[in-house]
Amino acid sequence: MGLRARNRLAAMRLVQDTAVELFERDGYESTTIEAIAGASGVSTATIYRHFGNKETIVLWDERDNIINNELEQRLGHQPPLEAFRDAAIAAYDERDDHDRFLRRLKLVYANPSILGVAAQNEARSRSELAAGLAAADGRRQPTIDDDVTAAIALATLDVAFTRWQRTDAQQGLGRTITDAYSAATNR
Amino acid sequence: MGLRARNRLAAMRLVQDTAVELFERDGYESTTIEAIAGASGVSTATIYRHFGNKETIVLWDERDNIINNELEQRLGHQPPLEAFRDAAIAAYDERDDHDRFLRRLKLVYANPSILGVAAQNEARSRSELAAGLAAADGRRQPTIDDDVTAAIALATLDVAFTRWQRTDAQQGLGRTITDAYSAATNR
DNA sequence: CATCATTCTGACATCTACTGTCAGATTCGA
DNA sequence: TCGAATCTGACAGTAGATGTCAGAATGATG
Repeated sequence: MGLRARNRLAAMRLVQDTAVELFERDGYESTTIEAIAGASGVSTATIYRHFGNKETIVLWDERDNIINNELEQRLGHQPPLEAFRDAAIAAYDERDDHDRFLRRLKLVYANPSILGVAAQNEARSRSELAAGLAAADGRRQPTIDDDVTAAIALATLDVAFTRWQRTDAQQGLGRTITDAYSAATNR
Repeated sequence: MGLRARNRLAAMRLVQDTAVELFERDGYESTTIEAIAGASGVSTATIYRHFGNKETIVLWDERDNIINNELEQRLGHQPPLEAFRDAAIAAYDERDDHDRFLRRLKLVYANPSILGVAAQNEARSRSELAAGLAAADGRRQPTIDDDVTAAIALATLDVAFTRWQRTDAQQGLGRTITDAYSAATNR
């Protein structure tokens, strides 16, 4: 990774941290991009170039690609829901910044517009996951079964995040995820 | 229902119809509220008073409360997923304007910002449904099981809508919903 | 039928998220 | 070390969304 890419990453981390601070203090809607730019010493144009929109400042996560990697290794060998559960635990429970992750999650679920963008991302993930499930079984197009499985896998993870965030992480994230998928499987 | 309420409803129908027409012809992002206001003979301020935001012009549905009524009658007597499936069929399959519903659904799934607002609504519905499931079993707070069940019920309906809309309603909506819930139950 | 309080509507002003452009600076490969 | 590619900041412009205010339509009351 060259100097340019590292500078970019450092700037994005800085902008995200200051933005989260401001959002928590003054509210999401009341905090303008200009305020974030001023507080972090980066121009508004650059913020838009890095994140694309205001919501993604909160949603952006350097570890986002990890769950896909974890999933690929498991998809052939485990039932889909178990594979997804274990991939999620590997990707989210084993991170070293649970505090920051929790603060960002709280912002997501407290602000409809952020939740909306998160849902757009989830819709993309869902069709990709359905395509992956189909491919793992040698099908070209996802069946309605693939679509439903993918939808359940993601909706269950969302329930885990919602509850973990609402209870201020009293229970471990891995445990919460496990419980949610148990509930999804036992029916 | 007084004259005032009927005028309001008629105006909302007119705005929605002209908006859908313009969105299909010129694209959602390219069509301004001002253009909709001009084409329907209603001021932009009034459009915002009626719908709140641009996305809701597409999402607004006079029948939206019906599924809740249908659900209430079933929740005690059937397993949750079956109750929700039958309520959804009653609310959506037995409507008389499938063409208009299809055109609106296509707009929803083709435009991320509309999908985002739809997801915000779905998040609200999900916590209400979870609360309803808990109440039906005499619990104050939804358990993680209630949350997961509610999430699966709504995610499955979303899969049905997605597929029905993508295949241009080749299969009946009721049939598509039934298939989706079969896939959700058989696992 | 007339009157009056309530509600609705349109016009206007304003704020801010977001996009596009352009010149200058920084980085990277040859 | 030089030139090409990329990144950054400043600026201008568009459009969605909110709030205000005066006037008009509505519907209940006497």
